[in-house]
Amino acid sequence: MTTDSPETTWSTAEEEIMEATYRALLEHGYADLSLSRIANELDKSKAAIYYHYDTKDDLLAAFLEFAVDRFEETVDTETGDEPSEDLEHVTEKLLPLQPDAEQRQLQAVLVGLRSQAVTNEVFREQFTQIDERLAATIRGIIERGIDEGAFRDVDPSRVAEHILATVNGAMYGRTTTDRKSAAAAARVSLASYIDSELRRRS
Amino acid sequence: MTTDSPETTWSTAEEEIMEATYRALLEHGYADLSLSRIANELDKSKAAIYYHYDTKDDLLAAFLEFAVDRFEETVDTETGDEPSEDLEHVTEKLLPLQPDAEQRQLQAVLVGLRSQAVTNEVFREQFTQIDERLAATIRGIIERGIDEGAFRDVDPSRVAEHILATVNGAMYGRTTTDRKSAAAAARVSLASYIDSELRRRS
DNA sequence: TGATACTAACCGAACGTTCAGTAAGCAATA
DNA sequence: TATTGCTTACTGAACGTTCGGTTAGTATCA
Repeated sequence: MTTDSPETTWSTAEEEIMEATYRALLEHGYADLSLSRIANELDKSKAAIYYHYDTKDDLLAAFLEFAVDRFEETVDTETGDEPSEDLEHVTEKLLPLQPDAEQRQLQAVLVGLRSQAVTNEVFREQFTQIDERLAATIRGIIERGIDEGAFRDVDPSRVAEHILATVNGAMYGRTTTDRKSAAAAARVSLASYIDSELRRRS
Repeated sequence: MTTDSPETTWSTAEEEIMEATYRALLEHGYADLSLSRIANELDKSKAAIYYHYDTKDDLLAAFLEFAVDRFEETVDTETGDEPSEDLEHVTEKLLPLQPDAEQRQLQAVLVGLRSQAVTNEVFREQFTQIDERLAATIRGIIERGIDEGAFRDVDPSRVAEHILATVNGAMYGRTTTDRKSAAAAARVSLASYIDSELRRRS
């Protein structure tokens, strides 16, 4: 179920800049992200960054790709036997019941970037594609489930959007509030919905 | 089902500043929000703002309250007869099938503010409270539905978190992507879930 | 006349960006 | 094998602009 995307390659220098940007974003957030702060994290001069990128906007565009790649790596999912298991697998990837520090950090960075999509077209296009790909993956699993007779004859597109919205919303809540158990509760309820509403009654 | 919150009052001058901040945020986004830009929208000098607010942070804290008040006004919901109708009513308020310009703008501003909750504690507390109140409202409707025998005996808290996450996620997607019909699809699927999974089978 | 609600002018710091210069390394030539 | 020429990857200083914030002064009105 892997939807392939171009995958840019990075020189070591560029990768170090991306990594430094990542750390600066984590510490200060997008609104307070400056080249000085990135340079600090990088342990090189501001001008060193300009040797590799023409403008701050260029750097940010590159970083957006970097972060999106990193996100889609973690989601990339093998296909199993049971469609309902595939669905659980993909929701666990997107919204782990117990996310580790790395997953939480990546989500925090992505939420910061994504909010820029409200005013910035380049960002909005990227996140449109991300959601499009995720929805397609989920839709594919549901379609397979219906074909195989494991799922009832629901509208795959609608249910896929429902699942994606729930997963996105729970993740959003998890990174922007202190409501610790809310995301997990949403996921559990979603799982029981999938099980009882989608799975064909025996 | 109105959960009351303090409701600050604003002088006309303060309200004009809040309104100007609102417009500046809409145009430039949180990351590029400056006092000069607010003053521009206000048609007064920067120092005029400092007459009413000590620091930019003070102004932002006040604006956060202003925006949250405005949001909760639009959500405030009368209670009807049927719990399932109440649930539809509250989801329509939170995620209108055809949002008007004002609703879209307010959501855009809130998404911008909310992303700051990742790094800023004051913001995170506010959005924690918002979600807490919304979850409580939804949970209350479900509990009433179970009591009255209209709903099956589900875990009200879990289902409430599910609904809230879906609604939040769909709204988030709506304001940060170009996937025009996705939010509506999620809401329709959610409604059919509520109808068939929650409502007691006849 | 004193409080209220401002404006104009300004401050130092930080911003994104540019520039001149340079150390290290490599490839070709003498 | 030493010299020359050129590239890569930087540094540090400086540019003009904008930032959040201040200060001194002023018009309005009770």
